[in-house]
Amino acid sequence: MDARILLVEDDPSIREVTAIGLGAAGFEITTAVDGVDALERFRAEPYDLILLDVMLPRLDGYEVARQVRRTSTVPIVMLTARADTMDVVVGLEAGADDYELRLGNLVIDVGGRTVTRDGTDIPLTRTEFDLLIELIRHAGQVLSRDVLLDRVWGYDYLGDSRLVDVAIQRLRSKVETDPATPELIQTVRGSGYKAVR
Amino acid sequence: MDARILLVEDDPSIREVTAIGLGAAGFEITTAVDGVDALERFRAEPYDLILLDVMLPRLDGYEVARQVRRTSTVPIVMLTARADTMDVVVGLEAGADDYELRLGNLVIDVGGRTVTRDGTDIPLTRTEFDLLIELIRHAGQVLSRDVLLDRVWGYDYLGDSRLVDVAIQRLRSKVETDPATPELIQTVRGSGYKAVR
DNA sequence: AGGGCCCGTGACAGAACGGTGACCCAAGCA
DNA sequence: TGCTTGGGTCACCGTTCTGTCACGGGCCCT
Repeated sequence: MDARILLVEDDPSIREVTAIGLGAAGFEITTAVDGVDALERFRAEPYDLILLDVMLPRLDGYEVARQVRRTSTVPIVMLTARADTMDVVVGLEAGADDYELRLGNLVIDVGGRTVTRDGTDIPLTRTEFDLLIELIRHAGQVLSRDVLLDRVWGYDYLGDSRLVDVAIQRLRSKVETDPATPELIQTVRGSGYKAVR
Repeated sequence: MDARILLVEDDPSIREVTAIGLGAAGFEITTAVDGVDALERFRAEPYDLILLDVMLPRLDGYEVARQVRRTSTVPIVMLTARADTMDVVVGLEAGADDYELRLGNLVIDVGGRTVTRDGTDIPLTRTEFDLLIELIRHAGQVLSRDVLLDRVWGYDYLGDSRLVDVAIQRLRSKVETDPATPELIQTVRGSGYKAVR
């Protein structure tokens, strides 16, 4: 289980010493010399940990971290050189809910509970949002009304399962470009609903 | 030559992700969930490095660092919030807590526990300040009333979660330019509150 | 082609939710 | 001791949400 580490450090001597040290300790090290280089390497293949200098040419460490966070929750450790030691390090949050889903031209920020299309916000109520998330999490799969009632409204919910239809309709009216011909959330007659994959 | 690391973080998702990442990177990780827990573990056995969240229940990161410093020169590293909200973060050498957060036109000096707008001081009470920090640490993310009660009031707090609403209102009345139309701290109906990103 | 079932949709009323002012107790302080 | 401040609780109210119903159109099967 070799951990793959991306080391981003512009100072050649620090970079080499650290790389050699970590390499000898059994890690698989890739090095990048500046922020742009780091992003390119990160996009090219996955890493288990990023060691990131704050002061970097072209793109500083904070900006690199910000861009990495758009698509990944990989642990990032920020390194800041100090006069005497290297003991200043800043860990960055890798919040579990800090990610975005996609459905067609919609972007869903799960943690922030927002939905946007082309950058403009589409306000949804809590039920609508939860329903949308449930559909997207199982995109391509048909979810029956009973299953949706279970998962969105709670397992103990007793009521008219037509409620789901109404909720779907309300969701579509906000989310579909043309609610009359839904493209994102499809009805599967006799079975339920599904989000397109 | 495994480095022993004490990771102190109350947020379970951050704690686990970081622990797994660093564990995979070959470090020996011990975790603590709050300040008191951290001091107990530190007194029990030695560590080579302490990763310390600033905002902690029971005893905040600064106080933990201060107490550790009485008996040890172990490197202490402060963990902060998200990459995308972080302005300046400074590691703690010997109690030099001087970093600032930002929210709209507010500047928050975490160490000094002051909030200023355009250079003028906005006095906040302790609860208001802690609440503000917690929201800013997760800017853009919706925090439920329960989570806020956990993190701001302490996880053992049992009480009316409407308390959060009142605290938010009091905070807004001091911090928002127009409290009637909040721009910095938004209500997400049915879910909770969030600070704008 | 006809009938039955399924689903979309508009309307409505009750429920849920959150903002807010008020009250009061406890802690801190002079 | 008496005053001040912070903060937890409560009640009220306007707004928003949402569960239900009824109607009608369309799809499928025979």
